[in-house]
Amino acid sequence: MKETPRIRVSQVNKAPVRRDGDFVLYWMTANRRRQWNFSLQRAAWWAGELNKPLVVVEALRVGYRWACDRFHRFIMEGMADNAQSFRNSGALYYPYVEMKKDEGKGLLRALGESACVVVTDNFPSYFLPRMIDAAGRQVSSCLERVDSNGLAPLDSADKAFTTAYSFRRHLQKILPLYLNGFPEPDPLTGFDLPVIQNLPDPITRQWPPATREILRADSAALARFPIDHKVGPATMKGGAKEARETLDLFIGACLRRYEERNHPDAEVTSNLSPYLHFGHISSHQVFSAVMEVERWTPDKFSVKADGRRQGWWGVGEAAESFLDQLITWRELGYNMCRFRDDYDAYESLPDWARKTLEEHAIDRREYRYSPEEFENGRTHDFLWNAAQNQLRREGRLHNYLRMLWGKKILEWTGSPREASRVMIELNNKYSLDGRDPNSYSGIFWVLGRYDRAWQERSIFGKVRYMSSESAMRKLRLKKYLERYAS
DNA sequence: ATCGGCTCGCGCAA
DNA sequence: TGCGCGAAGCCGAT
Repeated sequence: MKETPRIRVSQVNKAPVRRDGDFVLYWMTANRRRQWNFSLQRAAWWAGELNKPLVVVEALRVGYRWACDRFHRFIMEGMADNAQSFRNSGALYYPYVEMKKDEGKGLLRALGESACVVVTDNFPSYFLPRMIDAAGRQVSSCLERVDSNGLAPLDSADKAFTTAYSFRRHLQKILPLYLNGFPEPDPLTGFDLPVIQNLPDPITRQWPPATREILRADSAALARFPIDHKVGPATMKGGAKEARETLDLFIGACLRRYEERNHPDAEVTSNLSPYLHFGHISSHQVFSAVMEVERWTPDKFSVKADGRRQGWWGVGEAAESFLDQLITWRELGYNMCRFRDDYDAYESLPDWARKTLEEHAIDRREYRYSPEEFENGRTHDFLWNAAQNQLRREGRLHNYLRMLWGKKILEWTGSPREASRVMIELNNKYSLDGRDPNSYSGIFWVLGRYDRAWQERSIFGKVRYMSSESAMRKLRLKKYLERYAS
């Protein structure tokens, strides 16, 4: 079994590894996949070291904020995929789905009693950091968390970066150290260890595994959960299998036209962010697949760390642009959440942005909308309404329009603080990729994070302005509007 | 159609 | 200390 780079592993509590435990436990919370997964790789390595069975528990509870049919179905589709792909893998896969609030309480503690060591995922936003801390207090065996988030380990930086430019320069310096240390495509290859048929009786009685009927996640199954049923299932299907198909489709048909990504009608964006968010696919796998068609080898990596966006990897322009999204921008968001607990607060904005927004706090707002008017797409602006309709109905929002969407919320609410609250609520409630570090990057970019000052104007101050009129002028939107305007 | 100005912070060169 | 540069901005001049 291959080792996981030390920089990605940290111990959460002080308990020692218990050599006389019954199994090694992987508590899967963020990297919900069998493949390209450093956490699973670490757990499999421990199982090999200790010659013990490996148990993978993937849990879904009902009490998390914004729990709804949309996210529940997406996650359970992923669990059904995982149940399939762990079959005959040598590891026991145990999907646990909580049916009533707090029924799942105590499962991790109970598992920890018989585990040699518990490995879990390190994810830097939403409730997961707090959950991992709490787990460290509950688990009596050694608890490790593993960072499988990006090409650069979270701990390869020592501060929160404030511009994409400086973060890109940082990546250009440090990434060569990590390009040879990717996770194994299949960490269970050749896995030949003691097998465990099931968890101990008291555990399976109190916390029975999810049935196939539940994991089917059809409307009858979803109706049984005490979650928000008004946010209906998304059009995209969850799971590692669908994620790989989405990746193949993107590389086969869209990547070469990626320069057109800002035009909604071109439909060339990757649609990978929900899968990346729930861990149904790994950025290492996406990177490898892109580089394979680009026939890239590490020697094409630019030696100079100048922060430039193009000519860094030494591949085509379209691929360079996509990699900048996948790596620079995605990992910049993770970097922020890793180093700042206030990543979701107005106070985290750079000084110049807060200063200028506050100077314009008293400016007259020509339009003001309530949270409900925003939510239901009832503004005077039909392009904005279309974007909100797409978000509410499908759980996704086109990349470019997402920025415009936020800029208008800033313009049409009473204060920037209120705008940040409206954006966070709508985005986290409806978007499949909400609650992700990148959601917060997008929302706070609207208010000046990672950006520079521009010509001063009403309400926005020196924060970059955007308008639906110019979007209408320069983007191809006909099909998009037909689909979402009403 | 294209370009400079607007304006701030970073990191490197000097 | 100066300089070049930056996720998609707007505006007016040429």
